[in-house]
Amino acid sequence: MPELPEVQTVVDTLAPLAVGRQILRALHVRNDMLKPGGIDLFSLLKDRSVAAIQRRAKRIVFTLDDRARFYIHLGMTGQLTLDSHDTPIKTHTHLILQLEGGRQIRFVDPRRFGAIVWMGLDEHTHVGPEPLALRPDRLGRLLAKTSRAIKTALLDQTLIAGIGNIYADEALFIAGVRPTARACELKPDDILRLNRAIKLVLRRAIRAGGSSIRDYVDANGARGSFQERHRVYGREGKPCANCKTPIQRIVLGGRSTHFCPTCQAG
DNA sequence: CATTTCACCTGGTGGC
DNA sequence: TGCCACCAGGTGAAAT
Repeated sequence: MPELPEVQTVVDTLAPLAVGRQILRALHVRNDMLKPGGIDLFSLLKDRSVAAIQRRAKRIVFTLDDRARFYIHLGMTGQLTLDSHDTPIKTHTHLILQLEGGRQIRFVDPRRFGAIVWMGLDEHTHVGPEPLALRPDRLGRLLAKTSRAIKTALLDQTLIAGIGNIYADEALFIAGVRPTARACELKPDDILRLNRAIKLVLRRAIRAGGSSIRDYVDANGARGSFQERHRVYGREGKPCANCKTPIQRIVLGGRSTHFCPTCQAG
């Protein structure tokens, strides 16, 4: 579910109310959601406070006052919310951080594709550059390295961080690039338009609070609205906003892929 | 190596 | 109503 705009929105809504607070205790820890396995999160968090909450790629990174870090990945169905201690606990709640002041950070994830990853003082495992700070020459060099379909390349987090299935399709539509085009065969002008389209769609989605297809909510439980402005994602058979041609759906790399056969000629 | 496929999970939806 | 097949924002391991 959550791609860069959704993760950014969670961070933006969580940080103001959680940063600077002490973690009184960790409750409800589901151990098979922890990586590496077997770590004692309770001890690691004991007497610590939250120094920072930031986004890197699709990760929500908590920095503690001892500089150690951990991150939460929301997978497909994860929610990270700030709730009052007396709010009923949902099923599939895998972590509760009791903060001073009576509020709790809660991690809910029915499908359990997400994770709680302890980093300690280590650096992030390798992920590509942030797309909002990416210049076209760098994007061009990254894409020149692979013969995969451009859509598949955009989903590769080691190439570019944070883009998922929705925003890959939406960016390719805005850029007028067919998802099946080989990444290494894009022309300089395609790269330029794609780079602009990626930034444009991500910024617009962040401003809209992300896309809520089904599960996604921000830290206050509020849904985003960008799903109302999707041009191709989830719109199979509906008329293209530009040319009325029915939006086509294919499967690429095992993922649903939506595009306009007319506007995205190549 | 690079690339592709598939398994990991739960739950909602739509067809019969 | 019930059952079942299919689908879903992600990712990493296994297969090719």
